[in-house]
Amino acid sequence: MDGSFASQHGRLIRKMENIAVLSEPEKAALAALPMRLKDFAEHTDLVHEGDAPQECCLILEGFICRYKLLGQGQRQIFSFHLPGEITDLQCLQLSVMDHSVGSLSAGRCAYIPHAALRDLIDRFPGIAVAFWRDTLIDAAIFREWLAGIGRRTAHQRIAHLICEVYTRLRSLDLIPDRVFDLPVTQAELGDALGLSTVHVNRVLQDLRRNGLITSKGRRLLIEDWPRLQEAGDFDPAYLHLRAREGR
Amino acid sequence: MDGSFASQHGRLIRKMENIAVLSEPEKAALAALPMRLKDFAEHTDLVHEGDAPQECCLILEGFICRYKLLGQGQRQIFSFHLPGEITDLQCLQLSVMDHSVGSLSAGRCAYIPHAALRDLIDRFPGIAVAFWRDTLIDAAIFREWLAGIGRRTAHQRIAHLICEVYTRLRSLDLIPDRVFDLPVTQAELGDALGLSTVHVNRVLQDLRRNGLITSKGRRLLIEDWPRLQEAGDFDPAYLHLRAREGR
DNA sequence: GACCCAGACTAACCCATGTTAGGCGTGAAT
DNA sequence: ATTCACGCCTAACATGGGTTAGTCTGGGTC
Repeated sequence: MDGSFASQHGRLIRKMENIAVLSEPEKAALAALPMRLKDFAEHTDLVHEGDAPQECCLILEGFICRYKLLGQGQRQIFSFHLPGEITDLQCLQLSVMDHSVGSLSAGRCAYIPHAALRDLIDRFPGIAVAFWRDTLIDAAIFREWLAGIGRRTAHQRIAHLICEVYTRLRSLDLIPDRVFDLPVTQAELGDALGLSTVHVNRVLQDLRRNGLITSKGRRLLIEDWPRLQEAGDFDPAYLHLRAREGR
Repeated sequence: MDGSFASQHGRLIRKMENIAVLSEPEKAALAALPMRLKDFAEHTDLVHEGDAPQECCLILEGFICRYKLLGQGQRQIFSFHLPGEITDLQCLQLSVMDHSVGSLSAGRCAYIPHAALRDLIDRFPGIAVAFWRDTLIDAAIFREWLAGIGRRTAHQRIAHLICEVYTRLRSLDLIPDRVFDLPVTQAELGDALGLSTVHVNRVLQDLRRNGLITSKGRRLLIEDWPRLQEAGDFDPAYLHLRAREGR
């Protein structure tokens, strides 16, 4: 991994390069963004439903989710977010948050003032397009989850989610081959997949029993990637990753 | 209803005014967009998964959905679209469609060349922002559906969907108070809500029995809007409609 | 080293929803 | 008129996954 990508701006640039081709001035402008760093503990809200934040939240370390609490106290998790991603770009254009952003693990984020981002997209239309693209990919992921929760079995959903997180982590150069940490409890997996904790547990054990994955604690090892993809009906097209040379 | 809004460009402008405040030059530019009109029959695909279209599709009349077919032949419908809406703005930035767009009823649409739209958003940043906003609202609706399919009961889901479509039709001035046509079979409702046709039928009958709605054919009459909202756990905040004066 | 707690895991039971299979009514096509 | 197709509706039965109510384990803390 290139050392420069370990910096806070580097992570962002690495992520943006998955989405669009960046010119040198564009990279320089991204690298010059003002950032207010903040560490967060696990299970903390970074943005609340109903807020109208004046900053966007870039993740540097840790595992984040977007979620909403429903009328009867149930929770639905909409997406997981990884280092390098901005969780709430949307509030540049939709001022009031219709959902919350919370941490699953401890970590660190950088708050970037809306004013700085607006200035950036005014000066660099290419970056505006990349941001728009990023929110469109978010939407594509929502659609895929919708298809999963609506029409896939619990086994397919869980296998699919593992495939997705693994693929995205790989695309950000954050993990080595086949092994990664999924700092998420089984209850949280259930909230993401529309399942009960008990059933998540049952299914995970099935996947292990069938030799698709192994796990110790939160460390997950993919034993059989082709069969896991097949079990999850996983096709990464919806992630719209730019094909990268030399992989 | 203002007569000019019945024209193809009028419908689009009416929709855009739900999303953003438009200046007169912006309205004029929208009104000057080139459009290729096309009538479509019911249950026809307007855009196919895997295509890389060179035009966007504006609906003028009829009821449209976005959907995807999954591995085992099941279908998931992601959203319904109403006259005035552009179904595939996203393909301006994500060239390959990761899902299909199909008609539920017969109707008419207008194809607008990407080149014309790109030129428009280059010249009018306000329109670019409005388009971005529109796709963000799409995403908000996906999230709400995700919450519904993941965590709400069949009764809540169906009531919620009726509330949503009704609210959106009203916001576009397309229907009078309390009555509207929902040109969707029960099987299609099931595909949208992650339910079987049989169960959709059961639940609809419950809603009628409990006096929340009545229906003759596809015409739906809302008998008790407050109770229907409550039954569907419906809060329209996620639609991000601009509050409009004089309603 | 005793205590606590969160989270993984288990077991028994149950229900919301799915599946299968068919009937009925209406409108379009022949 | 007859047929066909499609969509609404019903009934009987099956099951995936939910609910409840735990036990067990390992890591942190006093």
